Amino acid sequence: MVEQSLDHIFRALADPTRRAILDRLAVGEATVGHLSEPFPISFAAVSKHLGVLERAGLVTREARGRERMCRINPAALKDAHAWLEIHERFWADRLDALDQLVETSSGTTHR
Amino acid sequence: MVEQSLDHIFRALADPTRRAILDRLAVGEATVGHLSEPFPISFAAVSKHLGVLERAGLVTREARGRERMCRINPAALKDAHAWLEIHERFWADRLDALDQLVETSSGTTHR
DNA sequence: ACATTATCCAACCGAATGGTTGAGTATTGG
DNA sequence: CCAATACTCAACCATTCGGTTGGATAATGT
Repeated sequence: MVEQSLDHIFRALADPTRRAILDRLAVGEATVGHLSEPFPISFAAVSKHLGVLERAGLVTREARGRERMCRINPAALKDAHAWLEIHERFWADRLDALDQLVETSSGTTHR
Repeated sequence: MVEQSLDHIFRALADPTRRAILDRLAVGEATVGHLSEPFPISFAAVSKHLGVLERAGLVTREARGRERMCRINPAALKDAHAWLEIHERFWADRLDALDQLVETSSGTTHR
């Protein structure tokens, strides 16, 4: 159930253009046209990216006249964050153990 | 530079099978064969997934005899976590501000 | 009214994904 | 040595992705 939404969120975050869009939106809301300006790709391509972000729940688009105002939805990001939180915490112990191991055996052979 | 690695990490995390593999590896290291057991897909498919995880730096495979031992590499996860950390924190303020705004203007028009 | 602006939609394209199957390469056990 | 085991690799397939272009569609400005 949350699983599938994680798919969409992580996939959405996997593209540099989309992350850049999020960066830009973090500064403040913007129209699709305004958003697409800095990118060397077509307007439609950016609109598609926004579609992906919207489907992932990371961004909302609200029609305002003939423009669409885009803004970030931090709630969705929390899902991804939560996943990483849990897993990183879980792995952290393992990592600490590993760090200590590496440190301890820094003078010895890796084997 | 880190940008591209984020691509790989997030993309790797975007697949439920791969996340399941990570879950399993979190419990402890395992061979490819052992890892592929619980999945209804072919052995080779799991091997491919491991390739993706390995390329993302999330997993390491070490040849041990005719077996390949897979283990998790929490360091790579930190990159993704760091990105989310920064962005979520950044957005959180905005979200808080938004919440307050919503709360404050709950009686007034949205405009 | 009408041209302009802002955006989406649909069709298309090449490349990458996630999957399969079958052959190929080591390592192991008898 | 030989068969079985543990994988990887290569070829293939359907689907999806990121991109383009060329209209629709709808609100705006004059």
